[in-house]
Parts: sequence; C-alpha cells; structure tokens
Amino acid sequence: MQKRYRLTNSRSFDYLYRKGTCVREGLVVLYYAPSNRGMRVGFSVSKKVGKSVVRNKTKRRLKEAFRKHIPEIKHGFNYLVVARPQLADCDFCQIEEFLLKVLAKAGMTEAK
RNA sequence: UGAGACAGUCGGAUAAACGCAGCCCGCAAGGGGUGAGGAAAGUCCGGGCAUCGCAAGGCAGGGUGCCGGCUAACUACCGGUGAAGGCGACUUCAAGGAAAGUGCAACAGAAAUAAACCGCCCGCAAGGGUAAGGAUGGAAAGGCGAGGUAAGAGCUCACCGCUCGCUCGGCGACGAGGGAGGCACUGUAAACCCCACCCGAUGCAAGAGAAAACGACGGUAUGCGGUCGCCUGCCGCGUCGGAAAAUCGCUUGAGGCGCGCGGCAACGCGCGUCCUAGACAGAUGUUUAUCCUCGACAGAACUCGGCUUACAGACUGUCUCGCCCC
RNA sequence: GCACCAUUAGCUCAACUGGAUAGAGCGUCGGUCUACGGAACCGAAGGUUAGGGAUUCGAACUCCUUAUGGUGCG
Repeated sequence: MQKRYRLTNSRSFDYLYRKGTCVREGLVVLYYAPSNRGMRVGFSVSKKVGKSVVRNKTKRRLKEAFRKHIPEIKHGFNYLVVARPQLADCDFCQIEEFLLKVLAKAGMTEAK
C-alpha cells in the first residue's frame, strides 16, 4: 500500500476513535470519518492479539486485503481498521471476508 | 549395537505474477539490484559514540577478588591450579583475609570459644586429680593405634592431619620431597569490615543544526543557578514563551567471507575479496505451480563483544563406558 | 528504545538484625443463637513465601537467574 494512503500521526487516530463512526462485524472493527484530503487508512493491532510476530503478520494481511479493494472503496474518508484478538487465528480469506463485510455494512463500498 | 560426554552446523527449497521500504540508472515512461535473527528477545555485564562544568581533589557509594593469557573493554572469553561430583569421557565452583577489630551462632546440650553435669581415680572426709567414656548439636578442645598412668592426658611414639622453615620443579596459582614444632587458633566476610584493583553522570527520546530578535514574569552576590549523594574547587548570572516540524545522527564497522602463518586455545598478523536492511503508524504479504522430512522459537530501530533465556526437526566430528562377533 | 519497581492465604497487608510454628483483617466453611435470615459469639480449613539455583548449621529475608505484573521518560 502506498504511503499516501496511510494515516501517519496519532492525532488522526485519536480523532477517529473519538469522533468517527464505529461499525463492528465479526472480528474486525471499522472507524471512519469524512476527510478533505482523499482517502487514508490506519490499522491498529493491539498487544492483546499476540506477540510481535503475530501482530505484524495480522497487520500485513489487513493491509493486503485493503489494498486489493482500494478501487471499490469510497474516497473522501479516513478509515481505521482495528483487529480483535481472535483475528490472528484466521487465514487471509477470512480476514478479507471480514473486511469486505464491515465495509459493506458501513456503506463504503461503491456498487460496481 | 546400546547408553552417554563435549564441540559445532543448518533452521523448508525453486519459479512466476501483483504489492511494500531504501538504493542505483533514466528527462520521463520505466528498468535494475538489495531487504530480519541465531537468538533480532531479556537488558544481566563491558565498550564505541554523544552531551554535560576543567570531568579536578576528597568523602560517601558501588563492583570485582586462585594464577597466567587474550581484548577497544569486561567478573562473564581461553588455558591452567585447587576443591567438589561422576566407573569414565567430563562437569561445576563470587576460590583473598577469621592471628586487625566488631557482631552473630536460635533450640538442644554440663559446657559454644568456653571446662566439669554424670563418670573415672586418690582420699575416712574435706578436698584434689582427669578430659578416656556419656547424651546434645552444623560445630565439643587434632584422628586412630600403642606405650604410659592411681585414673588419665601429644605426656611419649608410629601413621595421617595441622603449623613453620628448607630443597627441587613451575612465569605463577601451586606441586613433590624431606625436616622441625607438639596442637595454641570453632564456624560465618553472597554479616559489618580489612587489603588489592576498578568505576564521573546521563543515554540516539543522547545530541547536532541552534543562535536569536521579540514578549511576559522575577530582581542583586552572606544570593541564585550550573546532568555528582556531600564537601572543596571551578564556571555563569535568572525563568518561561518564541520552539514545532522536516533534516542530520543512520549505517564502512574493533565488519563479513576465504586462504596462509603464529598460538593447546581465546586470539593475533598478513594477503585477497565483498558492501550485504536502515524504517519513523514503522518495510517481507497475497496468489499459483512443483518437491520434501510438511517447516520450531521467533521480527532489526545508534552500534559492537560477552552472558542468559526460547527452539520442531535434521546433520557432522572427537571421546567415554558397556554388550556381542572376528 | 531507555531507566526502574513489585510479587507472602481467595482479597488487602504483617513478620524486627537470617533462628524454625509464616501472622492479622475481610471473605469461605461448620456450629451456637433465631420461626427463618442478618448481626453477634465459638471453631476450622486455606501457604511450593512467583519458579529455579547458590551462600549458610539454618533463607520469606542475602546473592544470581528466569517468569509475571506495573511505573516513568516524547
């Protein structure tokens, strides 16, 4: 995922946690809020998920899943994807499925 | 063939497509190449590097403690000595001083650093001699045997231990031999302590750029401040905002690999060769194909040398003890 | 990343300078009382002193090491 799509400071994270709309689906939680600088996304995998190896792997898979679907996702919003602990046990297909579901529930996927 | 000791190595492979982080080439489009570990971990020691006030003196505090070597440095590495354990290969050990001084040693026991409860002997008794035997304890006055005696006793003797000289070997710790003393002198220093040696503090969130203009508050040296707990000494004259981000530090280093030489080894020297992550919400994933033994512990954040801890499985070398066969 | 602290019964804390049996409150369980319950009173159970090793005659206490939890520094 290219750098221009990333959230890069903790202020944005705090803003999304406080003011963003929250949608839960399965083992993935999504926060989103309107943005005036295109689309940006951050990923949060806490220490509850596991050790550093497990957390990094989970985060990479989330990134890859998000990246595959960037063209279908509405721009003009900031997103924050939070992983729940059991997500570390899922394979990539499940993670992708959870991500698409939560985005659909939020109404952020554009009809093809 | 079985059991074991020590040392060491590897840590799924190959290919393609789409992606990610630096780097290089290119005007651009794009292309090329590189990309986690043996422990990257814990942060237990020691350095490099950086800043602080000249890093100076003293006290306090801390660390280390057989000998020799190695190193940038270390108590942690290597080799040896001694002690303990193991049939053995081999392993483990913070291993100076208790005769500088102080403290502690519960309970038990007659008695705990000191001598008399029972006992034994002499004696009518009073009293005296004695440290063999007894129970306690972690520790009980060198051990054991013989002589000796009223009974006993290093009182005497042999052996062993201890202490102090001597000779020889070793750089040394120490070892071997032989001699003398005649047992005074319990343990504990990871108790205080003594002796010897070492240590300034803070850590890349260090710090550099970086210095200010200006504004607000305070207001005079017997004071205040200044990366040492205290003192001396030294230096400066206040505090806050301005000030936040980007950049640098940031990867060529006591570097890796190979060969040769010296050394038992740690390690050193020489030659050749390679450049091999450098992010800052923080880079390794997804899909497909083939193969196998179906893949453990685990993710760099300034850096290096050690230590410790985690680890599926596979492999190599040297050695020890047993059993069987020739 | 760096610097530190703590761990004792189910919970909150004691235990002196290392000395034998690790103690208190709350909670739990049993009993007395009551028609029943609460309160009160009586009694009991509950401990690998976080794990391992070392020093010592002897360790909750001293030393080393590991684990877990927590704190500070932008």
